[in-house]
Amino acid sequence: MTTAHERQPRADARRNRERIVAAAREAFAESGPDASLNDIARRAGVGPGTLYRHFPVRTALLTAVLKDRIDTLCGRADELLATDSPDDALAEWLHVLLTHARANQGLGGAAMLEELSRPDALGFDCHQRIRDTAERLLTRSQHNGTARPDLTATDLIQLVVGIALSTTHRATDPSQPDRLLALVLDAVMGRRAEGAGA
Amino acid sequence: MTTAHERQPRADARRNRERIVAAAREAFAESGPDASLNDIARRAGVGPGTLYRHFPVRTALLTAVLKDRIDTLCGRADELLATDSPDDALAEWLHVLLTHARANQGLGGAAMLEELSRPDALGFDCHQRIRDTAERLLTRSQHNGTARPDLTATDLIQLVVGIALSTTHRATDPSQPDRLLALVLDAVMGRRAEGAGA
DNA sequence: TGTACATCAGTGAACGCGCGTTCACTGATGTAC
DNA sequence: TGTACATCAGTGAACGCGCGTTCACTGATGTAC
Repeated sequence: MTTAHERQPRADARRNRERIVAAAREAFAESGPDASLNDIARRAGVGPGTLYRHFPVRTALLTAVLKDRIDTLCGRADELLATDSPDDALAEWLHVLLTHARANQGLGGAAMLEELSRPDALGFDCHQRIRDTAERLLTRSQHNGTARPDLTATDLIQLVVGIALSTTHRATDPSQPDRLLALVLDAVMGRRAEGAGA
Repeated sequence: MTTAHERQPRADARRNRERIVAAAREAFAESGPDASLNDIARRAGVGPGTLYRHFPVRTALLTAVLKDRIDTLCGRADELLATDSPDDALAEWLHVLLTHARANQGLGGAAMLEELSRPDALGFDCHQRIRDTAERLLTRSQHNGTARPDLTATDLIQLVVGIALSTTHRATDPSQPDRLLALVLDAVMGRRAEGAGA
């Protein structure tokens, strides 16, 4: 009962789309959001034209890659919101956020977030979604009396993204990201409680 | 009394070198450390060959640009080390560091720091110089009993660079960088004293 | 189930672009007299 | 001070490269019968 007789998408089209997204995920993780599109097509084993048929602009591809990550992030947030320790939930989620942001070079290097949030790219504004999710967790911890009340979700995210960006390159100390996050958590939570998180 | 009869550098050579560095400073600030070298030569009003004569590798140019900034930073640190409030000195210097890092896209995007610190580029390792400077200020504040003793200079710098990186793009909220830094300062200082800094 | 066909996805050579980099040549200038 | 010259800096066209992007063509496949 669709509006017209709409063909099913072709099997090879679906397959290629998935392969392109998978290749893009790899490439973005390796080279950041400026990764070569020709290279992505090559990795996916398709011609550049095929990539363009599926994703006419770079942003579309970035969005497709991020969609999964963001779904995961928000799903985890829902789980955590169901637990009964608002502070641990927030701390845990920020940890997950950091890991994801690092894997994707600062969640796309912020440049991407910028692009995406400007023209409200493809129906879902991922910046907004993350912000909303963070806000729900943060508010709960603030009502709990632990998280400092003058903190905004935007600032919190920006701090975590910053840690991700500054620790993405160079394999120096693998424990550094977590240590930095713990420090930030101290600033966020340390006002009233002593121990910060897990 | 030089080892051999060494010619003075030619006047136009000195002039061009300065113009190239000035153009590079602009370009790096605008486009980050990947700015086009041809474009820098164009801005400086010289041929690309001239740029290459002065700076055979990109790193050399980055180093030349950073040298000034770092000299300024370290000079400021010396002044601040002479004051009698270790905590204010540290806070103030981190503020200056943040400003500089932001002006230069996260002090060269960390990628540069990486490159520079690996082969100990051109006789002075700028990563190390900044680290040492930060350490002197941090140690003083720790001895003063204010800064948390478990904090390293490396982590502190990384946090500030992170803030710089995540707030370099997008002109959103101009007060955000300072607000984020204040938060970090709270984590750094807030253990014993209440007010953080200036 | 089998077949014909229209539709739409895939292809990949090709284009223009700007980049980094080179090099044979020109020209400016520091130095010796 | 003035001049000749050797030295070295400047020049910019040119090269090869990989990029993003296009498009005329080929080919796969979903659908109707």
